[in-house]
Amino acid sequence: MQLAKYYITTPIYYPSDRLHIGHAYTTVYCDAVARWRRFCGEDVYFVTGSDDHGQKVQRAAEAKGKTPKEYVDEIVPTFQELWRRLDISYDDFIRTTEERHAKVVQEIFQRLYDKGDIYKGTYDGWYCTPCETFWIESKLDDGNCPDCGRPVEWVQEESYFFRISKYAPTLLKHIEENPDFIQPETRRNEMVSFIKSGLEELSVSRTTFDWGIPVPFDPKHVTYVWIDALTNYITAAGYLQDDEKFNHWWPADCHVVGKDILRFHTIIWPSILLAAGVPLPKSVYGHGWLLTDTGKMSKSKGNVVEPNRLIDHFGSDAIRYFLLREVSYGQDARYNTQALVERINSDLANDLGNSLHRSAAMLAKFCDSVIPAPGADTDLERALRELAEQTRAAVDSGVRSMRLNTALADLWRLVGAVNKYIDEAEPWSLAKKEEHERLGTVMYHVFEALRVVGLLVTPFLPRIGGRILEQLGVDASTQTYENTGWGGLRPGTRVEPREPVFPRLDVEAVLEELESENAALEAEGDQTSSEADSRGRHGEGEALNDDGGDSMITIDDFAKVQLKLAKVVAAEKVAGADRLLKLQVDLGDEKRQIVSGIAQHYEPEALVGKQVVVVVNLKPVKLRGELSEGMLLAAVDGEAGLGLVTVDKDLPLGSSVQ
RNA sequence: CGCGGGGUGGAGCAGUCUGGUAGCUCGUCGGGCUCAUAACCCGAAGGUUGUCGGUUCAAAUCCGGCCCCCGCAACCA
Repeated sequence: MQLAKYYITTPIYYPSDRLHIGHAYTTVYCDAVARWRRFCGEDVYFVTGSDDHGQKVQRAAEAKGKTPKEYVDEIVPTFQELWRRLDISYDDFIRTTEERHAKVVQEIFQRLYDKGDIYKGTYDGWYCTPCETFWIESKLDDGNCPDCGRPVEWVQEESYFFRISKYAPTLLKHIEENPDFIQPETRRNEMVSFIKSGLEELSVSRTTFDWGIPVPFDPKHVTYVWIDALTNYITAAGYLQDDEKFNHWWPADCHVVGKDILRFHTIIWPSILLAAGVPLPKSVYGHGWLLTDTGKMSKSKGNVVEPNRLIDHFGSDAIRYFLLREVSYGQDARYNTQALVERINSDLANDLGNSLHRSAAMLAKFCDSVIPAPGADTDLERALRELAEQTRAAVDSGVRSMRLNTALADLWRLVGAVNKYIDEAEPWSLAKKEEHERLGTVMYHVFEALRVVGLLVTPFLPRIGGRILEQLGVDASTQTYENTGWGGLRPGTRVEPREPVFPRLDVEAVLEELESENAALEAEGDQTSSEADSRGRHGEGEALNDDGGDSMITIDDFAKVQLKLAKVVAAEKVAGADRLLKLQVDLGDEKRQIVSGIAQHYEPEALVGKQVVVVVNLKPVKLRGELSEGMLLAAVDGEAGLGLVTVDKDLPLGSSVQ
């Protein structure tokens, strides 16, 4: 029998920046779809990768005194490490620096040139040299770069252009005839109107940098991102390398992308393929974004959410669940840590984890941990069974229509139904009354429903799902969609009680811990980087810490931090926080409140009267509801503890520290 | 008039295409249960669906005006 094949891709990510929770969302999303399709017995090819070339990478490498190749060879493994931690089951990881890819890029470029679809011209525009960015006129801020405020200059550069406008009519027709080509529908409309407004010919080469794939017939040019990066999708499928492989996988079934790069994937990419005579992908899905409480994540806002820290705290399944559950089809979603913790507490700990935990406890007490044989059904059993059947279909349909959040919502209805069934059937009463047959029926149904839940949840949450199935004795060979039909559980199976599959978290404690960490990271960022605001936050030092070469600051940078001598006049613990102390400090001419994460190192009374060094021009923040207008300096060591910075002589309060 | 998305009980969202007295999750309050991770189950309170007007027997839903928020504008998922 011919298996259905399914080729799904993430974008290839750019190594000049750290990956944030949004990249993690795209990748987790694809992973869940890929795992689900495999679960259904389909032949799946799931590809992600990295976009290694380009000026920003070249520039970043130079700043560190490395070659671009050395630089990307250090960064890309951090991508792979993140995906490993998130249990991303990709089949191939493609890098644009690989030999197999250069061949494809050059072939496509040559072919388009030979057809006359690529021609030499001049590229010009307003350019900000420090930022290395072209800006369109309307975006300029009074003639200056909107990012850095410095003046831009008009530059011209020889460039090859792709006649993209030639393919607009064909592309429009394709979009019209294939309603699923661009999803969701609102995005399709947006793309259609963009095409109709007229496409400018596309610059596809650069001479201002050389970190890229040379244009085959004009080596002073390198190919620019479009042909270089987008073609990864056919390279990974075996184009020009293995015809059999390529014919099997291509066209791709779905390119999953963020809405910001949907245009490149639905207009530029298909046009290149049309010109090259390669079939178009079947669909492109543009998902929404994760926004923080302060809006879109961006380096300049300093609100980038770093996935590694979240995994450290909550584990990969929790992050996967939150991402997949919170983001609606095609819509943006909001990220904040409190919502994350509440969501995983409620759904993973209270509903899912607890249903198994309580059931296993009852089975041990009432049935010696052995699944009994079911007796006669009642309406309760029939309703549970019917819901289970509906749920497997609903989850499948949700995944196939790219609505993973509703798929999970549907699945959790079944989890809720198990808890409700237990309450209504009251196995503890049946045990007390020694109604063994009825008890057997109830316990069987509970565990059969949990088996179905465990199977269905595994593609989304491989770790938790795996532990559930292991506890239920469901071996790997039966972990298929087919086996989610009712009745697969064999009476006689032993199910022992175990640790809950997901612990309930203390919301307050977790948030407090994260806040303290943030404060520490901010302090560290302020001290070690002249551009702390523009840098992504990073969690663990290890491989992610690349603040090597460019971390020297000038005296002017240092002068931005205003330090003054102060005396602690009062100190008390912050209610509900283990680590925070609320201090009143005297700066000579003013008094301030400072909240500091030192409660585990100092008793409040021991601090009163102490002279301390305070950062006075730090932006005030609220920590656990208390305003903090500054920060104390302290020496910190993870093991040895923490010591406040003080002075060895009595000087007037408010003296500048420099 | 650049393009697009959004404004629905305290919070986050669904419902709008195919009009028919508003639904889900969390939170709050009350009750139940005792197998369980202070969990689970039941019930209740709470909304004139941004605003003004129109169509209609009937509008969150269709039409028009206005206000507010957000994103995009050629390499930020």
